[in-house]
Amino acid sequence: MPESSVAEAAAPARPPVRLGDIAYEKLKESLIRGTYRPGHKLTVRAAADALGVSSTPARDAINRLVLEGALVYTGPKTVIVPHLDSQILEEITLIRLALEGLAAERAGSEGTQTIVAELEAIQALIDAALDEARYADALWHNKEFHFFIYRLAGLPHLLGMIEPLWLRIGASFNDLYPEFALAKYGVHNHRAAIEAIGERDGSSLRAAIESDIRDGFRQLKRAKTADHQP
Amino acid sequence: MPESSVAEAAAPARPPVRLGDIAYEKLKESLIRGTYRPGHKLTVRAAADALGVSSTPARDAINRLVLEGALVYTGPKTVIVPHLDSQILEEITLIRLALEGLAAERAGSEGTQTIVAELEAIQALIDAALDEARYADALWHNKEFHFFIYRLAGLPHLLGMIEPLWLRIGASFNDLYPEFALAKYGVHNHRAAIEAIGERDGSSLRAAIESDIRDGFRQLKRAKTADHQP
DNA sequence: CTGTGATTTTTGTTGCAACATAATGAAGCG
DNA sequence: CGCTTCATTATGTTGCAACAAAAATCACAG
Repeated sequence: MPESSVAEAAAPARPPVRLGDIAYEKLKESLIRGTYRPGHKLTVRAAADALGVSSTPARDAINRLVLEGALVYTGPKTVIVPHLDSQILEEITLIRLALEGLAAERAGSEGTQTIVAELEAIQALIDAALDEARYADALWHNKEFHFFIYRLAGLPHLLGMIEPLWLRIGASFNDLYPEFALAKYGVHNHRAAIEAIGERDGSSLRAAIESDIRDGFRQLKRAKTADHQP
Repeated sequence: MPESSVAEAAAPARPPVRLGDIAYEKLKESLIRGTYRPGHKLTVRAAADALGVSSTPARDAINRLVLEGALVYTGPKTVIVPHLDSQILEEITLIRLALEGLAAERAGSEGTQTIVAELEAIQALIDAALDEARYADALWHNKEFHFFIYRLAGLPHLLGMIEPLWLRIGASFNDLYPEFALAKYGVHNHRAAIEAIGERDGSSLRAAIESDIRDGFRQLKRAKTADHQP
């Protein structure tokens, strides 16, 4: 996945590979994949053991995740995977609309033929994953689809602010109903997005992305309210 | 200041007071106050000595600041106070317009008489500080003015995303020309903002805030280009 | 069976030493 | 005189043990 160019644009000098970074990435992955259910308690020592590192990098990783909101304190010595609070979900969605809308609008004017082709390739992966009921993969490619567009905006700091938002909803997202989260609403908006990019129409692209975000929000909210104690 | 309700809505449980937090706050303060000029190199051990703590909390604080973009890596073992890169400034401004615009719009409908009075009190502090050439204070109260409004939106996570943006530009901001940064443009936009809040007009409030941000951006950019080697 | 208090266990934080590695400066070469 | 190479210094990261504090557990009274 050649996303290094963007990363370099964001940070001209690359930080060294720290063990704590690896721990962070692994934990993040686990969170996105839904390995830990909401409410699960995280401990430094357990994470350290699980990741095969000492407590220092594990602590770094957990603290970073807490800072990003992917984990929350419930007590001075307790961090858990947060529950999907509907109020927070609404706020995140609001922020996503503002930030990802901005990124989409900016990305709109960067459309080329190759970019359209790449997006269609990703969309094909989503469709295939959906057809074959590999919902986790579909979710993953969905994320790729969005971030591929956002990267076009050429605003690396903006990108760096959007990513934690996905992590935040992703943790609870994957836990609840991954099997139908993406199936119904994604396709149409993505088609519209690809079309808008082909026409280099930033406004339409923004509209498509915002529509996608809103539809996802409704889906999530419905799943959430339907889930009052599993 | 009864803002605890908002803080609790954001984080129901308070993390314990860690030494690293204190170190972070102190460093942040130094950064905002312009104690370290852009380009200054930060080291863990030096910070630890300066703050009277061991290396672990100092490292935590520096890493956190790096994560927020208030410090940057220039090499695997070198973190410095970032220079005010005009490209980054533009991107930050773009993000600020989106995020602070959203907060302002939301805050608009929350206007009351007491709120107008409070804002006018803060504005009076700004004016007084300006008159008496206490520019650092003026800058500080300016920040209070903005965040008082943003808090009204009742979106604590949004607030948490806006703050690091101020820290980021603040570091270089205070370093360059603090003496005339605020004097010329702030008053008019703030007046408009207060008026909009009084009328509970979210759109106008957003416009006033956006105008303020844009004016500040121009001011900053001019100072930056005028400053090619001090 | 429930609520309460003490006891035990668990846990985060901190300080510190060891290690690997990058920055720095000096010397040598073109 | 400028550039490269190498040795020295300085620095970030890591692992770990000690400590204080919170959470979990359990016993016991009502």
